[in-house]
Amino acid sequence: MTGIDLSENLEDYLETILELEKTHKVARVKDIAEMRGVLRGSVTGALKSLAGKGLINYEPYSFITLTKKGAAVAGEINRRHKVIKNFLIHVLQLDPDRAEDNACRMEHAMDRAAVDRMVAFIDYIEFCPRTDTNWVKGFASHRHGIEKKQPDCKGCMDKSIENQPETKDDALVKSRF
Amino acid sequence: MTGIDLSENLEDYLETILELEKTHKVARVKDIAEMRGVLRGSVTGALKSLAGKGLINYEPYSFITLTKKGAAVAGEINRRHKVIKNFLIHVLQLDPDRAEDNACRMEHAMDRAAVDRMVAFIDYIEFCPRTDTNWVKGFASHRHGIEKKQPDCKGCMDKSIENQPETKDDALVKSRF
DNA sequence: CGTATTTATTTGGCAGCCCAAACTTTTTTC
DNA sequence: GAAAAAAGTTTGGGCTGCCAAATAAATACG
Repeated sequence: MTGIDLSENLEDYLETILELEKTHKVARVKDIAEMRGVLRGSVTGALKSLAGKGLINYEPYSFITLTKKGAAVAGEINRRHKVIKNFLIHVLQLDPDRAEDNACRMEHAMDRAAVDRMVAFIDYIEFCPRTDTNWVKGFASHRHGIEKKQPDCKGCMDKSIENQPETKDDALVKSRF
Repeated sequence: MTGIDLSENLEDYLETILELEKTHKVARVKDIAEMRGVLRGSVTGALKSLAGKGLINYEPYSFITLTKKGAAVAGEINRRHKVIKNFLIHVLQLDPDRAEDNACRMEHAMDRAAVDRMVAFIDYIEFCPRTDTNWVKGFASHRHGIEKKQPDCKGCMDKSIENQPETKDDALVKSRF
């Protein structure tokens, strides 16, 4: 991804450290262990490995922080996570908890090109007047088996065309998601 | 997934065996090893594990086939794979090779609900007249940075409405993807 | 300050998966 | 049908990642 190849595990550790840095300035073994659901002893090994790769600043018994390199990698992983979760929630309309679960695993499986396509796809949905709020709501209805046969597609589209703003401004776009 | 919890690895072995069964009636250690890019010795261990879980028929030096249970599990995994790949190719418009790569990894990361949503989403795109071929092509253009500002959205949509068939028949739907 | 508590590390053991190489069984081929 | 080739298995070793328990360091507090 960023020239460094990390196991899923180490990617998760790095992401956890990033989160802890955000909320606590610094990461501690105890907190990492709790967040990852492992014992402290398991964390120490992972830290040594990450330190060996130059991704974290770590000395025994010290606080843990990301190196510049580590922050770059963690940021990339975190970006994937956020994009995927956003996609699952707003495009596939999964509930947030399930989206989070899936994103946690998918972030290790998808490469940059695939994640970038998710970004582009969301961007296109926001950009194209065809895929406006009516359409988004339509997916929810469709999923629920409502209106198996769309009674008035033309009317639905006509209405969207009428209401179509000259240019979609950001506020509108944001309100859709 | 199907009550059995398999490592990603064993899922992959099972999927490989399913493929070999399709093309060769039967799976052999050598072919499994080649397809998975491992040595033959590594395959034997995996086979013992799968046999222990009742997923394959296996005796030392014998041909390998899926049990009924194994076929069910492999089929489920394979379904995930196909759905995801299809989604990546037709919705996100990734090139087939990259789609295959990503699907191979994503199939272990996504749960049934998420995969089902991909199916529903494709179904909705096929169902809703807004998201017709013009729209699909529009994503390609949008990605390529062409028409950063859509010159005539209304005209584009109007044309789609005019050409909208009374009911999309299956042939039409299939031709879109 | 010094002990008690918390936090972190080390050690040994286990499981999953891999390879390399030796060995065994099966299949070919002459 | 026996020797050669191919296919499959076994053994030993390595790596990652986990736990449990023992140990060490750091922090808190009376």
